[in-house]
Order: sequence, then C-alpha cells, then structure tokens
Amino acid sequence: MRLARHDYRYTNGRRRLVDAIAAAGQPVTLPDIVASAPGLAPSSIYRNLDVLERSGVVDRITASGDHAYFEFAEPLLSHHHHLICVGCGAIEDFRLDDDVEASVDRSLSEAAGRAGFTPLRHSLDLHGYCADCA
Amino acid sequence: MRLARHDYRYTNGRRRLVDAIAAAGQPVTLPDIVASAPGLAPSSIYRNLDVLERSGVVDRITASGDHAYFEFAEPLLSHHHHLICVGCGAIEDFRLDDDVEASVDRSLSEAAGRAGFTPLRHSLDLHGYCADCA
DNA sequence: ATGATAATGAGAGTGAGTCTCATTTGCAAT
DNA sequence: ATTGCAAATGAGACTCACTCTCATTATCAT
Repeated sequence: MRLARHDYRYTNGRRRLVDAIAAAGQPVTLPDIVASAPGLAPSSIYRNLDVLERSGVVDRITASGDHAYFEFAEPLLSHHHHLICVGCGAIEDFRLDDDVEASVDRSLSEAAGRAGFTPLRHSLDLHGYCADCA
Repeated sequence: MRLARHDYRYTNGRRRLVDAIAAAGQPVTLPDIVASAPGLAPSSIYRNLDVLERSGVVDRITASGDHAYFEFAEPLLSHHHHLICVGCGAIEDFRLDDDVEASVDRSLSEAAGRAGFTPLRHSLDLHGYCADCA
C-alpha cells in the first residue's frame, strides 16, 4: 500500500475516497466525489486528495473551470492524455500510439535541453467539444 | 485592429495592458502586469484580459499555481508549447519540429474521432525545473 | 485495553478573480 | 469645438474553491 510508505493510515474515509475515484473511471471534481460518496466532509476530501497526491496515488489536473480534477496517478493508470470538453468541462482519458509518444518525448527532450530545462513529465491535452456538447 | 471587430474601444488602459504583455515576451500573471504597468487597476486589468481573450488577442494559460498566465494568442504568436517550472511557476514558450507537430495532430485527430470528440486545439506542456530552479 | 498519534469534520479564513455602480472617457454627429 | 451617449474605468464589495484550525474521534502498536 502506497500510503504506508509515507506513514499515512488507510482509513475509512480514504478508502471511500479512493473507491469514489475508481467508480467514476474518469477524472472527477470535488462535487463529483461528494455526489458519489455522500457524507464525506469536503475539508477531509481536500486534505486526503492532497495526501494521496503526495503519496503518488492521485494526479491533480488543473484545467480551466471552477474545479480541479483528480484521477489515479500515471504509475497506476498508464501514461495517457486528456480530451477536455470546453462546453461542459468533462475530461476523458485517451492514449497515443507508442511511436508518436516516443517521437514527442524525443522532441521535448531536445527542446528542454536547449532551454536548460530539467523535464519531469509532459501533458498533452486536446480541447474541443465532447459528443454531448457538439 | 482586432478589438474593433467586436465593438470594443482601443483605450489607454488597454494599450498599456497590451504593451505590458508585449514587453514581457513570455506569459505573465496579474502581479507581473501590475509591476510593469503601475497605476493600472487590477479590476480593469482582469476585465480587459477577458475582453482581449474574447477578441482573440490573448490566450489564458491555466497552470497549477495561484495565478493564471496570459500571452498573445496563437494567431499572433505562432503555434507553440510551454515549459512550466514546477519550482517557481515561470512559463516559457518553445516550438516543436513541424513534422513532429504534424504527427501529433494526426494522432490527436484519430483519437478524437474514436471518442466522438470535435477538436478545437491542443496544448502540450513540459513540466520540470527551469535553469534557475534545477 | 491503553496510550500515543494521526485523522476527522465543522466552520472560520484566504485570496484570485468577478461584479457593482458612480464617474470618466472615447467616439460620432452635429 | 461641443454635445450626447454608450462604453470604460476603478475602488471596493462580493463570490467561491480551497485551506486552515482545533476540539473530538479513529487507528495502530504494544
């Protein structure tokens, strides 16, 4: 369990939070979580999302819109990107062909090198209208 | 002038705002703008950034961090991506080779098609440490 | 069981960004 | 130039996502 490595306890609330994210199957906001796990206190959810992020369980997605989105971290899911609907704000995951991903990585490394930049990760998001909003 | 098309006036404050963004040469936050153009009222800057965004003059970059970043829109600059420093939050522009860009576009279109998604634009950002923070 | 310590939750607090509205400015037409 | 009017300004009130506080409660090791 990833929490144990950081001296965090696997409590009831954290289990329900993880379950709620798992149940959604796509990135969720705080209201999404409250809706699917009523009774969890918002302040605790935020605190625990933070703990989970620090422990490498969850990634925070900062898109434009009122709320941040959360999903399981890339070591748990596999590397992927996001379709972000500019209409309703929904975020969906998708994957890219390995060869394209590899060429992107190569190009990014070059660009980083030229700028004296130490790369950690990249994000590639497609913005547009989802099937419902089109 | 792009503002005219939308019945917006090219006022003194808007000129100073545009000048401040131009002078920076890289994406800026509200505090950056206030620092380089003292006397501009924050409420007016925000209002005008909104006007400029709607008019297609300025793009808003929503990264993690306290403030949104603004830079000239892609029709004015050319298509580019961002190096985002997770240490200090600074954002720098960079370009990708045309052939890589083209293959990314092709792959994104395919992925969008599979999901019934209507693409508008993509964002590709590299997160890491800038030369100063490394 | 029992103690030490971390987690919880309710509500107060913070701060970026937005809204309001009385005043000022830019623009067009006389 | 002047006048009239609609749009822009700016100071401050307001909103609301998110964080912090702290007294209470749950978890874990012994």
